[in-house]
Amino acid sequence: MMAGPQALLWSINARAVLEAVDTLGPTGRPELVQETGLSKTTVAQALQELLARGVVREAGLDTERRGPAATLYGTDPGGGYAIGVDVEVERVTAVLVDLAGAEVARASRPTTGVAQGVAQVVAEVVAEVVSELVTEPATELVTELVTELVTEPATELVTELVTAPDAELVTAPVDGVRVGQVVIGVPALVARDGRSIRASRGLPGAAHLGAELQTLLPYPVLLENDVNLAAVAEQRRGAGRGVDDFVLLRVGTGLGAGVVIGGRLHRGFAGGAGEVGFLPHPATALGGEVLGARQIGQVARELGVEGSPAELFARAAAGEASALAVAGAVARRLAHVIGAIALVIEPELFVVGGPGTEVLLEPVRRHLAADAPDLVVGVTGSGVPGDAVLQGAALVAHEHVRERVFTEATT
Amino acid sequence: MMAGPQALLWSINARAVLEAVDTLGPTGRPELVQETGLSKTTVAQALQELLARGVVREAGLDTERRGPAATLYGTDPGGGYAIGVDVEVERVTAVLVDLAGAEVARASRPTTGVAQGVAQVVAEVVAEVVSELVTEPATELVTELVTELVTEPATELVTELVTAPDAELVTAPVDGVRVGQVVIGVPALVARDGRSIRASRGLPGAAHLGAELQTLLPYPVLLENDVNLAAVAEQRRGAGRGVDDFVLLRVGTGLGAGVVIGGRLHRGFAGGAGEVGFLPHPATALGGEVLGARQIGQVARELGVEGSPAELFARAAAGEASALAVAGAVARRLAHVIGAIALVIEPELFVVGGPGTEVLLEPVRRHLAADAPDLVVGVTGSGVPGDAVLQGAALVAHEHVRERVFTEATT
DNA sequence: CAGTAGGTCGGAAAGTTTCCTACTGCCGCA
DNA sequence: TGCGGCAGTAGGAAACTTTCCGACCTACTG
Repeated sequence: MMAGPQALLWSINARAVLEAVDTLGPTGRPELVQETGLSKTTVAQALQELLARGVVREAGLDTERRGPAATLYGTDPGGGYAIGVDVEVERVTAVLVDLAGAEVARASRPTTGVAQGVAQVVAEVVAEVVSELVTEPATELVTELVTELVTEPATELVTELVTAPDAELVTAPVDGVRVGQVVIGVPALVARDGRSIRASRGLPGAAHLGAELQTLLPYPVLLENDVNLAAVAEQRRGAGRGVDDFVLLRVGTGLGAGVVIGGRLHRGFAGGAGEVGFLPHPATALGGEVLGARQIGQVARELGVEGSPAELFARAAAGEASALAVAGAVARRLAHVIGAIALVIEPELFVVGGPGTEVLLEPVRRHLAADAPDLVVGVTGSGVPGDAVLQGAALVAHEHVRERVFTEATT
Repeated sequence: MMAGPQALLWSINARAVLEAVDTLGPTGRPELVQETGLSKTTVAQALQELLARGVVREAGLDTERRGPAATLYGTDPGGGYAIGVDVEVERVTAVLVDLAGAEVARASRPTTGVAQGVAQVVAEVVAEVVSELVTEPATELVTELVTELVTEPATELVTELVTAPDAELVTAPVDGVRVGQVVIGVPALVARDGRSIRASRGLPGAAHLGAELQTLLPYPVLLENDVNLAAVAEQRRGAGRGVDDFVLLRVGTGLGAGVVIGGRLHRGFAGGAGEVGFLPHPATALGGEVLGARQIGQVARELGVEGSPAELFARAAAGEASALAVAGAVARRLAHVIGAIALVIEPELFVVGGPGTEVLLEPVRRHLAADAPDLVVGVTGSGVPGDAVLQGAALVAHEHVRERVFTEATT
């Protein structure tokens, strides 16, 4: 059990104060007292220590209410950075977020198409966002800090950043810019260790991407299935907010599912949970895929139409009859998959994602109502604006960093 | 957050001591010191307080080692009782366990067959185990306590129990016998509130069983699906020990699955997770059942055999060719269901339960190896001796009681 | 005689309450 | 319209309380 020393109390209290500061944003002490339930003195002491350790900084004054101006405290966004990467078949995108979770830099590059090049491209994009943080947004940081009437730490920070040597960016951590975690979303089946790739839809020959990247990057690297990351994004910022159990179904190159159970992403024993594209279907032989780009294309050809899934969905949304028929057929299969998943885990909600898939929602609901009237699940479209995979990767990386920095600061 | 007062520390330490006492059984103080990592003084204080609150009692002396005899401390088994009930189609069984989790009393009755009678039968069986505790094992308690050289509390307890009025047993809690929770396993789909029944395989018209029982019993009542409870039993005492994610498949009246994810039972949004008997199968139309008693019977008839699933499995185990053929067909469908479940959540292990189902294991493994060679899951038989549902019910009830008593004692 | 269980005492650490000071906005009075 | 007091709030210091730990001491048994 090991629940011993009194120092534990300090950890608990400091953590409570830190969490409150982080979730509430710039906050005065009295509010923190109320939020944490701790006494004034304890909060003051904790803040003093956290201030000394550099996780918390003074963030302006509150002159709104009467009485003396209350100094506001906030977490130091520069306390640790996290990077999320989305590796798509034809493009690699990266974002760098600060400890507050705000996007600081973004970069994107086309893949060369060569399998061996993927790791290199990722490393380059990562280096790009880091350098962008080091050089460009320094001014932004200054203005931000100046508007908050705290000038000293700003200049300090800027000099620190500007003097950082650009050349060593890729091979060594830049002084003052601590990147604590890189999370990389890949269209592949990733083992639970976050390194090895078991099977891949769009990255042939990238089995050792994790190890390769770790040699190229001086930061801790974690691979993750792209759909899983999109599910995380939905959970935190999209349609899955506040929902304990939901399943994200992503229609695109293949059909993939991100399973969130009990508020946590469920990866499966070997990272293979959510491979629902291969669920049995009357129309397919055992082991065949129900719903991938190939299947959609085949259905389309049978109906005399051509195009990628996204194109077809867009044309269906525009009202084109034959494309609508394709969408209807896809929706039918999707409803079938949803029904099968519901029989196993009965989540509260299904989120349908992927380009142009809004057009599928209504037909899917109709099919479900007709085929499985007892089913009480909801079906919604994605609630994440922009690249859900990228955001999910950034969220996961950010959480890793946040957890590490916070526990470090309260131990 | 509310992590305020210093009293929290006492809670933590007391809880640590209590858990140690509970898991280690009768233990001396020095061992508790080592186990908890706390100081001698703190452990002594905590024990004193827990002793005063009645959760912990002195449980004999350790005269083995040299030096003065160490007084041993153990949790008081009479601190709270829990009852688990298994409602089968033709029989109702109940066990009463003490705070240590040991079985104290057991009773069983045939159901009258009338739907309205089920609640009544359950109430009677519950009353029976309670009265059995009150009257019979008092002597057992005495002997037990006497052997431990602690005479005072024993006599006290006995008089208390013996003077308890038998007549009020069903309508009011017996003085000195605190039954904290009754958990009832039913062959039905139970909503997550543990009260209402959504659909039932073997209990027609028992939709309000929960409410009925609550009026008949003076203890908190919780309903739960029988397969789910069996899964809990497997997790704690059976094949699922130490496995985070596994699925129990129970072949019998119908095919049901108990899904354990992250060490926790997953019920689904409306308690409908694990209804895998209706998963799509090439041989069945959408909505048909894959594998129930009826399906097994049908397969058997086609092969020219007759009998209940349990009988057929037993005959297959005995080597009867036609029964073996039936088992093979059932195993084939079971493997199909396992494959489908694995695609959704990919658990580490599948446990196959139900009377006589050991004969299915090998054929299921063969089918899986042939049809889905990439699948890395294990397939095992049940590891729970006796009635898994009953044990699961008792375990869940016991945990409720334990948690309540422990938190009460350390607050 | 040595090794161990149990108890007691003093010190240390942490948190809470209370009191005090300093500052600002608002209201009322001249 | 200008000015002074009142009220409300932030920040800090000191005293008190709770809790835990280490060390010393006693008692007991092989």
